[in-house]
Amino acid sequence: MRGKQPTIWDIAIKLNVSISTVSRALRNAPDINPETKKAILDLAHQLDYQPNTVAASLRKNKTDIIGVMVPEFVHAYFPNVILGIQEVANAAGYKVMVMQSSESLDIEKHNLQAMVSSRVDGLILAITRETNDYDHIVAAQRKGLPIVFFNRIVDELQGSKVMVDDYTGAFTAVQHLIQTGCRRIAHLAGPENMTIGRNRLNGYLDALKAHQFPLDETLVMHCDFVEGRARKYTQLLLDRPDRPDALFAVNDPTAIEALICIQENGLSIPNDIALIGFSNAPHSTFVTPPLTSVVQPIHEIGQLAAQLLIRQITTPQQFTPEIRILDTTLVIRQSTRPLVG
Amino acid sequence: MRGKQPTIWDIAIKLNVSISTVSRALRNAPDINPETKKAILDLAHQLDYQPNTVAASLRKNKTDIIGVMVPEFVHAYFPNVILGIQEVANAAGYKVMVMQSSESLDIEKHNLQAMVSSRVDGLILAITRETNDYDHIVAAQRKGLPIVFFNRIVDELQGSKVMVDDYTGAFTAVQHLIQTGCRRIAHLAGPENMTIGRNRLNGYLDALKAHQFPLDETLVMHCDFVEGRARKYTQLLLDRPDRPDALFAVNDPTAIEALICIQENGLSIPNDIALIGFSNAPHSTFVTPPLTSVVQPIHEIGQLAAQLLIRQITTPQQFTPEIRILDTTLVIRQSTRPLVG
DNA sequence: GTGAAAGCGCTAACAA
DNA sequence: TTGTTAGCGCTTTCAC
Repeated sequence: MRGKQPTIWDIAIKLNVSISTVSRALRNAPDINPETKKAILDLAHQLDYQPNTVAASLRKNKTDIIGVMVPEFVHAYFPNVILGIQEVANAAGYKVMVMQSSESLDIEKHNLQAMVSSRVDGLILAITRETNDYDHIVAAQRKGLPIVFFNRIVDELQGSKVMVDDYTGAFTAVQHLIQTGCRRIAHLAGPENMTIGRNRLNGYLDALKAHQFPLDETLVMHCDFVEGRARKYTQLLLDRPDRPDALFAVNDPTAIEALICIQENGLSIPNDIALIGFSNAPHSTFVTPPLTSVVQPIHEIGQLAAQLLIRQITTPQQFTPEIRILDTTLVIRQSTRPLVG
Repeated sequence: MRGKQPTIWDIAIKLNVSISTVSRALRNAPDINPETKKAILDLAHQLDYQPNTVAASLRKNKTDIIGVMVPEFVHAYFPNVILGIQEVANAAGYKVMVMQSSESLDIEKHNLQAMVSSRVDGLILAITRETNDYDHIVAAQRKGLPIVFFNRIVDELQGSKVMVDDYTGAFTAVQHLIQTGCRRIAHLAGPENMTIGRNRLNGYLDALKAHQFPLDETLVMHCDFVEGRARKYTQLLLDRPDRPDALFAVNDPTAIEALICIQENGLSIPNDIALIGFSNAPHSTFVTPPLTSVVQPIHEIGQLAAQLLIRQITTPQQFTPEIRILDTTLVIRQSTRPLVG
């Protein structure tokens, strides 16, 4: 920002006090004469003085900025998490710096460096679907950067993690499909190196097993969050002679691709094919038919992640990584068949 | 971030050179011995040295951060604009700091102060629907903060602005409704203090006039981007004995609220009521029926705003405010009736 | 209750 | 080609 802005020095000169006095007044430190303080605050206001946080950050070795990096924020999930983060962060006096990696490992690395260089006090991170090498993240952590992970979680990384009970959510969803009469249930799956993908897959598999369904591995399609893949794979499934009668999708964007594909094939949801998503992006309510989905407390994920991070920032000595697992609920809408009986 | 990180001083000591030499090497300044440079870069890499941009910012009086403040980013429009901003900004070596005002003037003021205090080099801003007092913005501009406005634009503010041709977009949309046989066309309007609301309203009015339709002011409902209001007002319209046979909505979220309301009333789109939105949020494609909408080049809006801002930051002396108006296109889907003939 | 002074890590004259 | 030095604006001891 060009143009000189007033500094504590300007205020000090005009009031014939020292800069330390001005600083004290501005930070409302205890030891200061109320009158001096008032005069300083008045002048500061009159000059429209805004403290230079860059200078303060340098001096204090603390920026009061929380970094957030997500793979994308075009779908509703991540923006909503960020909303929760901002609430808690702002209330605690932190600013939030948001970056997106666009599902690219290179951009993720680059952004992470930028975050470190900017000396953010901590980072809330959901890695990209490409990230299978974690050196850059471990390096940042070794430098003392506190990181809280969410959504895209891998076992290899240490640190606090906020997740939802993917396994149970998936299990319940698939069980619901079974209970509503579906007999060939396919899974549009996520990446298997992430717990989110693995746990949802396991929930799917175990629900089938629990109901003595035969395991058909060709019904598991790894869409891996890649845009367009769900549509292609759904088509493959529909073209099979032994077409499935239900799809359980790893998340709502995946489910919606499947939905479009199914309808383009002239098939009816849920009669020909039932469909369940995972995530509760708000628009799952107004696709037609409205999507049955495993709902997660998105907002709360953000709040909790911010709380864990701030705790780690402020009291690093007593920090131990925390894994928090939030509950999901199955919200039944019209993309699945009615329960009989 | 806790824990000491290596500084140029550490490198200088180890290599027995001065800190300015190290600084030169790191910034690859011209006047430096290639061997010295190599040694420095090697050591820097080995130590995983990350420059402290806080210190550099303080010294250079430039943060290389572009601030972005939007009213919300839960709907797809703003995230997509931000995507365009980030592309251009990152390519030019800027980081992007995103904040949202949550449609609250107080938060907007607070965030703006935070941006100023953080000494962002410039700001890309869409104000809240509540913002009808611009002192805080003018004050920031007077301090020398370059601001580019988009989407939520008011005449009272000076500065570069990126907008779309709202008037023509609206005119074309309403004309299309007329040409497809609609006779009573209502408008779910935006705030009238914003050009976006006013121009779309004017396009609507002039299209009616151009086709010799009588003006019925009670068909203009000011939804003003307030969540839930479109739904309520649509219901009011539907309850009228002289129910409209078409709705032109100021944007897609508004249109989608109307769509839900219409369907809840058991009416069919487009036969009973035709519907046009404005914006092309991606989900307008997969509501049922897919929404006819005035499409704007969202991505380009962000890119252009970033370009204008960066130009203003880098060459302030030759800056004059630029108003850029981008074209829209009417994308016809199934929420309007087919053209006859 | 107030002031003097050091220094956070870096850049950029200026000098050598 | 390299080093010395001042200083960006602030916080924070330490002394008075």
